[in-house]
Amino acid sequence: MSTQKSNTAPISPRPGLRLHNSHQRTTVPFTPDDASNVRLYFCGPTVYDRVHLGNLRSMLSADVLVRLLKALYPQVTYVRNITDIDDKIIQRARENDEDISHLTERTTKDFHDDLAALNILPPTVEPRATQHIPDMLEMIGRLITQGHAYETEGHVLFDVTSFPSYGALSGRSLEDMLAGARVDVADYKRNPGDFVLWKPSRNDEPGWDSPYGRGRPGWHIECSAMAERYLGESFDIHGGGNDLLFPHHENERAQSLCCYPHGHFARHWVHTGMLLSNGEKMSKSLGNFHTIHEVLERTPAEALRLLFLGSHYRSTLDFTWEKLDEARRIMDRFYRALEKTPPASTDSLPADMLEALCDDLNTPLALSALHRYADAALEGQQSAANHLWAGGQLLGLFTMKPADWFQGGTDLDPATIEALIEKRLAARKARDFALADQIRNDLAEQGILLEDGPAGTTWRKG
RNA sequence: GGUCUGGUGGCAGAAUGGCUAUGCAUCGGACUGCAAAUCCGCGUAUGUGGGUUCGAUUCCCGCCCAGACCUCCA
Repeated sequence: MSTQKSNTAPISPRPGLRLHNSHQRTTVPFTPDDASNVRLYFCGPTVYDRVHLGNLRSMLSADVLVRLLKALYPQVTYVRNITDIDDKIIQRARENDEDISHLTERTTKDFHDDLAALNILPPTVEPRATQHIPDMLEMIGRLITQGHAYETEGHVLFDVTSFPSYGALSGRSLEDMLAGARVDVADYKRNPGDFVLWKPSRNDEPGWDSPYGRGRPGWHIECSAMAERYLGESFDIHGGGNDLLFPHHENERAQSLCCYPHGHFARHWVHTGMLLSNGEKMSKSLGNFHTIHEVLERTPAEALRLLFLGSHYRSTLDFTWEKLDEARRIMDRFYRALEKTPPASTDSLPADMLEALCDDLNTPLALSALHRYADAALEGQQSAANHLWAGGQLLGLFTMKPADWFQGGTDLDPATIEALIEKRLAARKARDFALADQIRNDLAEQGILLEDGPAGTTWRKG
């Protein structure tokens, strides 16, 4: 049995979580407003198309963070929105000749399926923008009343000069932005940096009645409104891909702090690094993206998960199929270790892994510990197998039984394979190695690998 | 052009003011009829030029290179 009896109790001493705060640009100790309920918000997808691997990476980074927080704190409230009103959605629906709600429902379902395949935990609340239009209008009204927003030509715009610390989050000054302005400045804006809170809708565009006419919200206001609705004026962590830092998060922060001056909005900002494909940012607009669906057709989901865990969440990661294959081989080894020494206790969370994750989610370092446990588990050490299992669970790995990992979902019927193994065994006994090897090669061509061990011949998917 | 991040062995990827993880691949060996799997063994790699220091990959400055943001983007 495990030697870690103490791990069945709350971990003590509990390591302190240190987390990089992109607002301060340093890694700092994380202290929640309310240690009995950690509250965080992550920006979810705009549902007009399948999410790609880059989108997935930030969702996965959030998942690791949430899993860790759940291990450290009694309660975690995790809000991740769905943006289901947006000009890209309108445009795509038009291109597809598809009803907007059909497009968003369909894409949202795909999104959920993809995340579930990756064993990404669902958020506590998953609000949709279209269900919070009144909340947004209320915020917009307050911003106008308080002099932070103005109405012009059917638009409501946020006045960035009304918020002295505008730019502080993303580390840029208004002057710099004005100096290097590459934005086409609409002539109804007072300042080039002013951004839309509400915009008018034509008759053929979706819209809601408002004091400013029939229209729809700008992009940023939804997150401010939904974060306030579910997490309050102040909460602990706000995150997303680092391409959201500006303008999206900067604008959210401006809106929220101006609307609720007594709150602090998000204390801690977490931004994930970009995923590259062929050395360039994977993005829908560049067209160099791979969908999750596409990847899962050729690799088990856990290999993809491991690939992402193998690099730090803040670093850029260049996706290649070779890395995916490598990740799959590593998973093979982990599952082989679990098969050799089945875990007997599931609560032996290894302290070194917890420590690594508490150091700004150092998943590569945590994985190196996992390798050590796998080595020892292959030697038959029970406590190592327990640690391997528990540590993998913390990272969202090992959702399968080893037998299913190695033998699940084959084209060939297992009984057929067993019969061929018997036939080959007979050939070997007769020292007819040519026939034995031919059987083995034929199976290999069908993706079935044979392994002769002391206890007999076993098979697995190749 | 402005802002920022980063450049570690063949590849991926941690860490650190002095002893440089881990994995994959390669190579050699054990095991095997041969393989596969497993095990053992093998690699001084920190872009570049200065500076600080007894000592720098780690701190500071310049340069080169790469990527991100400045426009929708996770």
